[in-house]
Amino acid sequence: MTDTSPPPSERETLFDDLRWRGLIQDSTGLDELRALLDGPGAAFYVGFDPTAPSLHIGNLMQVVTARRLQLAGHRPLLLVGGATGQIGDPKESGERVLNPPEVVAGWVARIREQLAPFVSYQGANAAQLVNNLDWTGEMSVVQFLRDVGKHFPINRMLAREVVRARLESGVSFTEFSYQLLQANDFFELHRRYGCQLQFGGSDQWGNITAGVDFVRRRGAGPVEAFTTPLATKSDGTKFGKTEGGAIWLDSELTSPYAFYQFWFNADDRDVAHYLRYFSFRSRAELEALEKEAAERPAARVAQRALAEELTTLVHGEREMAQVVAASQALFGRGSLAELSPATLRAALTEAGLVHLDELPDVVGLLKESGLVPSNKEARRVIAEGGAYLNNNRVSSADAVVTPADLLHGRYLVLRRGKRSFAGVELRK
RNA sequence: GGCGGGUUGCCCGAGCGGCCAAUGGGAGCGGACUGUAAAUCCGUCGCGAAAGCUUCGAAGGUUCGAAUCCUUCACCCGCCA
Repeated sequence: MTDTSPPPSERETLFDDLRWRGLIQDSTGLDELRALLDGPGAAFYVGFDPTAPSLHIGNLMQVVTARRLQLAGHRPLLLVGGATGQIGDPKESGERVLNPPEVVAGWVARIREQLAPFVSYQGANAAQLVNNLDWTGEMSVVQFLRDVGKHFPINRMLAREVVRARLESGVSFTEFSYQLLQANDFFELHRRYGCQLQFGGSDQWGNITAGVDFVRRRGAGPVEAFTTPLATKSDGTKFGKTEGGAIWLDSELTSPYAFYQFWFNADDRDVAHYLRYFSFRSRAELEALEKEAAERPAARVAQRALAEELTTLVHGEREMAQVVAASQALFGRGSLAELSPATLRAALTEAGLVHLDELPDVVGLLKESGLVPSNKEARRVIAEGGAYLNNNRVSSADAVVTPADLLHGRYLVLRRGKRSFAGVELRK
């Protein structure tokens, strides 16, 4: 990415920084936004609907942006949608299945916990975690229809892109009404906490502007809003998805090792964008990194910086160090046998270690380790020459594994293809 | 309410009584090349070691034999009221 604008001044404003990073896609007006962002601390909000037990990296851009605004002096109101999460934002593919309220409540609790470390609760711009169930749950139908519904012209709601797409296939009143709830959230946050700004992913623009309008119609405001772009991949596939599915922030769902590897494997063409979106490094540092990456892509400095910074941010310094060590151990040029038992064990634990009481054959090992879903797949991978035991290619499905193959008397390193590792530890 | 068309493997989409586990494309996976990249090329791609088993919206039926024919049901899409 080339930028012909003059070099950054000593102190770049938040607005300019966000723009340089490419984080502002839509806005209620750049001048108004600049005034707000570069002015004294303002309360702002960003919402997360509990549709799963964890946030994923699709949400990370929002989380990181909230942190960015707080570091610049603004006050974050991080909203977890205990109410909206029970309704469901209409999506083009079709009507959602409602999740039971207890399940949503459980997810709310987990996501609150997950969001907590990304912002600070100290000082004048201390962050606050809020839940829209607090003001939506108790509202009566009559009150909702009078105070909220009255301000929404159906014709405009119907004109919305997702709604239009769903008009043929059908959309329930429940999902159709989602927008009113989110709009009301903005109003309530404005009223209760003086919230002046909302941002979200670009797919939320419709809901966000509905909120801006609603606040105005209720005689409050003015309030501003902007959206961040959707992170994309140059090869056209969906950002944030891997063979195993989404990349979650919860270490139980996506191991820190897998999280690190995801970023480390970012396409050369994308890594500069990702750094701008997600990194807290200064513009000067990022530009230096981009330059280096462009000159010597094979060194992967940008990918490494990105992976290390984000793994530290999400999983902490200790995990990051372990994950990096594990990656070096597994991908390093040295022999696996030279690794100390502790290093090997730690590396395999990061990559995914299973414990077995008996030594199965190669096919069984691949399957037990989780590298392949079925015996048949294991055989296929072996036949294709993509299976490795202790970094040596497995020649055939009949290859015999003996106790002599065990590293330090108990470990086996399995690999599928170029970069999928797993470990097996034999219990004595 | 009437008439017509549709529902196929992760997605798109051929097949229209046996040669169909089902053409083709995409995604995925493996290999070569590389840099744990991209692009490209090659291979692979329901489950099972195999015999075989389970798939073509659902349930029945016809037939030696059905994704392909018949009946009912569900959903979708057109046209007419």
